[in-house]
Amino acid sequence: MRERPTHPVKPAVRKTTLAVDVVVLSPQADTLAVLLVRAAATGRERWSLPWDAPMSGEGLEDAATRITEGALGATPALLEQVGAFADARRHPGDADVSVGIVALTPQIEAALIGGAEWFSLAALPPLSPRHRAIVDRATTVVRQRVDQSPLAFRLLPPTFTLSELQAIYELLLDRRLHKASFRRALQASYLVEPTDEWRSEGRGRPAQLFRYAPRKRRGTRRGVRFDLFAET
Amino acid sequence: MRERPTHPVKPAVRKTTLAVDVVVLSPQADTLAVLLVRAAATGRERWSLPWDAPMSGEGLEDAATRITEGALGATPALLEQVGAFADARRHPGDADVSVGIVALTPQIEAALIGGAEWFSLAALPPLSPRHRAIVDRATTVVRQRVDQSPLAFRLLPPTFTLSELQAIYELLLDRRLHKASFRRALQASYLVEPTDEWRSEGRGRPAQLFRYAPRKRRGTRRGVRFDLFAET
DNA sequence: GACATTAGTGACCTTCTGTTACTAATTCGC
DNA sequence: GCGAATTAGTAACAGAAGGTCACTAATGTC
Repeated sequence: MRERPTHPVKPAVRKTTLAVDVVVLSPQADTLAVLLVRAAATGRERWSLPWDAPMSGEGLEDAATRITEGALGATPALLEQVGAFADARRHPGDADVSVGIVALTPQIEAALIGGAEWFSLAALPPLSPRHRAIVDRATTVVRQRVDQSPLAFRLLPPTFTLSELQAIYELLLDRRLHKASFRRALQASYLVEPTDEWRSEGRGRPAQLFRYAPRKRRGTRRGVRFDLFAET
Repeated sequence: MRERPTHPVKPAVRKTTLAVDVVVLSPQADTLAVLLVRAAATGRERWSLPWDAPMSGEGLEDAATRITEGALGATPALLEQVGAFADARRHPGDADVSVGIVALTPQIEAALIGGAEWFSLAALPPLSPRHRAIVDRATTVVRQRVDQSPLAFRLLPPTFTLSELQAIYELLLDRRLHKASFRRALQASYLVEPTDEWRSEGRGRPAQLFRYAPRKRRGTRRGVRFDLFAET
């Protein structure tokens, strides 16, 4: 049993303002970077996540695609919801509810639109409190799902070297991996297939190019993991 | 590059109706069960998830707690967002946007409120299309996070036997586990500690009771997993 | 007291994983 | 041209983790 809730019982809210806030992530210069746009002059901060209200009849993911295209100049390779935020933290458009969506894209040469710029995750400018929370949540979600979903491949072009793939995993997991172990596990996963192309990257031996091509796997369901269990 | 979006460019929606829809899960009679309430007479279906609009100033999780209490008669042990739904699928209250939240609770003897009833996940009555999607997503999310988060312990009372714990994992993962492997992995995880109580369950040897008591673990960060990678 | 039933553990063997150390193919400096 | 530096890729060993079987332990049922 429990005390009555502490908030006063007011009538349920009938109408709210809704925003879709997008965390566009891409590897840039050996770090993970977020795409930010110049914030409206009325806000306190000079930068914000790209965001907008959905159009009438537009789904959340459709809105996120549109918003991303409006800043990145290209379509993101993968979208994933990271959560809804309806607490008191300030939003640049004062939306009551934000749906946070993370968008992944490889490094592309398309020109950014409307003064958007990449910022390293490690060196973000001040953001509105809600945007800051969405970015934090997005990176957490991406790191949690990196081995259940082919997120890493969405940050790379269609063909890539295994060293590039390993570097992406190291960015996402934020720790170094051993080359031999990484490749052996990748081999066992049947997720990539080699192409017959090789790429010479300046010095050193040329690397073979691979593509993401997941194949059926022998159903090797493993036991329970009891992983970190970090409390949220 | 890409074609213009197919939806007509209408002004962004300024006001929407928001619902919090709760999937209350609990083990009941050897299956996972969902708590449903009798739907308003105006809807097509006879049952629905418990839901409501948030009160003014009320956070999403607070609303979910209140909604759960209004049907379960007790406070849920754990809440987790499973996603926002804003597509055209019909909601019983015609909300534009639903935030789906899963609530976990152990089997309790408190009386359900207002004609709420448990339904096995395997035998749900017809639900509105959006509620059906939220239930499916909730079970997917719970199964995905079961080894990164102490979900299983929230479906059990404070003390429990290892056989009960294993049964919960088998419900959540939907497959049998080997007793010796399960216990060895649990031992290595330092997640439970024995109490000095034993419980005799009718026939068979009495089982020792344990409690959830996660301890610091030697930082055994493991390599990349490349798990199932089931495409959404 | 024999038997069924559930709890709990020891031991074996296979698979997985971390690590070291090697070979291979290229560029750079001279 | 040629050795050093650099990056790619692999073999092989050792130890850890995980699947399985077989056993012991403690209770209720007949």
